[in-house]
Amino acid sequence: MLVSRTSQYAVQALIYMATQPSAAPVLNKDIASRLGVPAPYLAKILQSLAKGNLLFSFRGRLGGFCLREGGDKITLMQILLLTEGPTFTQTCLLGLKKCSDETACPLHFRWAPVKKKIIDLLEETTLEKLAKAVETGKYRLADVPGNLFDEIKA
Amino acid sequence: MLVSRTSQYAVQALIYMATQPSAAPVLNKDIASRLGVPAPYLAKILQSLAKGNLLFSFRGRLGGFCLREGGDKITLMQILLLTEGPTFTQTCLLGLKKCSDETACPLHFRWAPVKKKIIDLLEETTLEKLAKAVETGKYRLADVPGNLFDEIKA
DNA sequence: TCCTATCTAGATATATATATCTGGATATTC
DNA sequence: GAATATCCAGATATATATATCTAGATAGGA
Repeated sequence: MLVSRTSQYAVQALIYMATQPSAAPVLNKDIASRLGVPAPYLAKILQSLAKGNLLFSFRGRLGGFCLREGGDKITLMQILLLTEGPTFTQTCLLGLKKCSDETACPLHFRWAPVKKKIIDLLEETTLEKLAKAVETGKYRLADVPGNLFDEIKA
Repeated sequence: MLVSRTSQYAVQALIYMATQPSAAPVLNKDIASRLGVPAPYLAKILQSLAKGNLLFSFRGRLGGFCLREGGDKITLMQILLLTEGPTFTQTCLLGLKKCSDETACPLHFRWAPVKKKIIDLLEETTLEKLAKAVETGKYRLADVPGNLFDEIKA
């Protein structure tokens, strides 16, 4: 497992929001149903993303969640730093608490260039790019393609 | 988290075994104490590695664990396929159950080359290489450098 | 003002990974 | 054969991640 389920839900949700018109807030339950993900759990994740300033939340009728202004430019790295914790790029593959250039595990220097590729990818991949990819219709955001009821309504 | 703690313990233990003279079996409790890892848990892991034919086990007095013949050539990939499960290289970053070139998530093709780097590393990195690195004394296998008692005895 | 729909916060429940315990099987030594 | 040291297998315990529940706060509309 590369990242937690929480992170996966977070990224999926944010990509979905980036594909939606930014005027109206998006409802937690709509995101959850679109992604086929448990709504109460997703709500918790969206709350923490809001606390992390990746999105705005509005209560009451007509409430919901919006990407912050310029949210298109949010990178995967920014999301994962929130959901996986601020040290997730620094963890040692072997699990050592201390593993740096000075005091390294035997994998450290072999892993370093690969890790750099991962970090580069996470930093250069924005919600905008991913949302555009989804909008072409060639890529899937979720396993189940929404529930039938939603599809018929739309 | 890139791999589970179980996988980390497994790799650490196997590297350690590769640094030991292959004649005599290595004891679970010695590995555990050297790595600073819970012995009963490590025992379970070693058992599964033995079932996966990465090492031999011997019961009774003078028992213990040995790398199988040619065990030096075991790769990280072989280990992780056992400890993470046979599909761990195929899992989708976003968590989709189905994510292949035909039916892909929006990250699929961006992730593919990075994933290839990871797989290449895992497949080309053998216990032999890692053991040699450790034997130079420049690299650490564990956080705690064995317990003092062991060091004094040695 | 009242009703409804949303997010919010904290408590609770469930599943999974991690860790431990217990009794037994096996092999060596005496 | 008895004593000891190891691995083995299954049951149990604990910690963490995942998921749900409940009551409340907020905002809009009738």
